[in-house]
Amino acid sequence: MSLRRRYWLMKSEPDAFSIDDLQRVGTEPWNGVRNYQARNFMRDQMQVGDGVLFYHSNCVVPGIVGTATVASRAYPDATQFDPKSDYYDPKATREEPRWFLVDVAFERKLRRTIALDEIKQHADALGEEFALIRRGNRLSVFPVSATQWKHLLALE
DNA sequence: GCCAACGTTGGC
DNA sequence: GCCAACGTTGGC
Repeated sequence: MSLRRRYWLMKSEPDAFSIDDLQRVGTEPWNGVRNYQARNFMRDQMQVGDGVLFYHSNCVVPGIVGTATVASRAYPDATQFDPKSDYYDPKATREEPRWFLVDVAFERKLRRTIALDEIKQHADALGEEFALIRRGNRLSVFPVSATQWKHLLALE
């Protein structure tokens, strides 16, 4: 049984769900992801205990604001079945769910935000292919290497 | 609020 | 299976 920890970055708009919200609730089902690539990472690759960089997007200072851990294996995102939800998907059925999520558990808030601005200045060390700083990237869930993880948190 | 980038949808 | 139209993301 391999328990080697993997690392991820997960984006959230703080107006919708912030690191403070996660701290308050402790654990949260990461619902609303409606992108196949992001879904596949959660469904096929995430393991309990994996590390998560919590990123605030679409806000005044976008950047990494905390860390979390993956707290469950993937299971169907209940909001896809709920006609009243913004995330309702009429093509999904309980027999054949289309969207999956994992639970995410609060670990800690960073002492300060590691801003996107600053992260960009470390493109050389992080690798130009790092999804966060690749131009036009919109993925909200993607893998981070152990080296990138260390490098990013060392900026704190 | 603008708009570039890009994923998805659906007509053909 | 192409691709134009459309919707969304997210930095600025």
